[in-house]
Amino acid sequence: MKLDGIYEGLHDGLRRRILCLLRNGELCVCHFQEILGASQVQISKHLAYLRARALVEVRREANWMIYRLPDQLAPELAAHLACLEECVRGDPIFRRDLLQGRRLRGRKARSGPQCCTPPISKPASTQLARP
Amino acid sequence: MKLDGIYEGLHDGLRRRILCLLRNGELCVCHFQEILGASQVQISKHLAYLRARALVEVRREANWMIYRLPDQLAPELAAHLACLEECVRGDPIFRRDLLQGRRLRGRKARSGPQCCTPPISKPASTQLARP
DNA sequence: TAAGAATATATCTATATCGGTATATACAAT
DNA sequence: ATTGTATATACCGATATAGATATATTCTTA
Repeated sequence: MKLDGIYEGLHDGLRRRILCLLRNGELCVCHFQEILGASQVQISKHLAYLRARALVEVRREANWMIYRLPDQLAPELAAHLACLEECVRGDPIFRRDLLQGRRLRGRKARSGPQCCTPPISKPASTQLARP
Repeated sequence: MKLDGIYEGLHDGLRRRILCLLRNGELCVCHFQEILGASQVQISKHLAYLRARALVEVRREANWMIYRLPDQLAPELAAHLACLEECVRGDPIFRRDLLQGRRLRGRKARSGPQCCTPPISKPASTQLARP
């Protein structure tokens, strides 16, 4: 594995949070949106960036794209992810990310094939009626 | 210490070679030029980049600027440098760098206050006489 | 087949980075 | 004071990156 790709991947804070989250298990794009509070495009592009460097892998599950760390985790990548996690262990942001990740994974496991809960953005009440 | 700065520093191959070299002891700019085979400006700018992020420190010795890792090495930086070295242990480029670094440090120790040997670029023979 | 949901990509803009050339700075030696 | 040596900085152009908006793709469901 190329070191360049690893450091390029780790060069951005959002991507570091994504990779740390993935260390605890796979997640889909909407999960990342919810946990990281970032836009769909932003998440999708960072994931594409990581994919292009073989730092993550994907599979499709119905409408959802489920991301995970590579099945054959290169030792260099494993080492750097471990190092990163070691360094952010005390960081409240990363701690919160992990908690939320655990929560969402649990929720998905319970709700069956449904991946994401009804969109958090909308109040789930009414369509906004416009003249 | 900011993780951003660390990953910015490690984002470039030359800078990685510089940092690995410094793990074995201090070096001056001309040494880096000789070992890495890069231009003065290139080296100087990469070192400025590392300095701006507190990844290296400098002291002046006559005409020479001697670079070293920070006296108080932040644990995050130490961890990442160890991780990097672990990953490049087998890389012939890095191996050669370390050997050359050791050689140049020895040469300096022997030659006293003189830092660098007479410029390798010039044949040390004649000035080129031009009409 | 049409509509909707989840995700990806295209395009644009602003900014950072990298390397090069030219020039400035700081010190040493004469 | 002048010259030389080692290093740093200014400026320029090419390329990469990050975010935003708009649009395309892919699958599901009615």
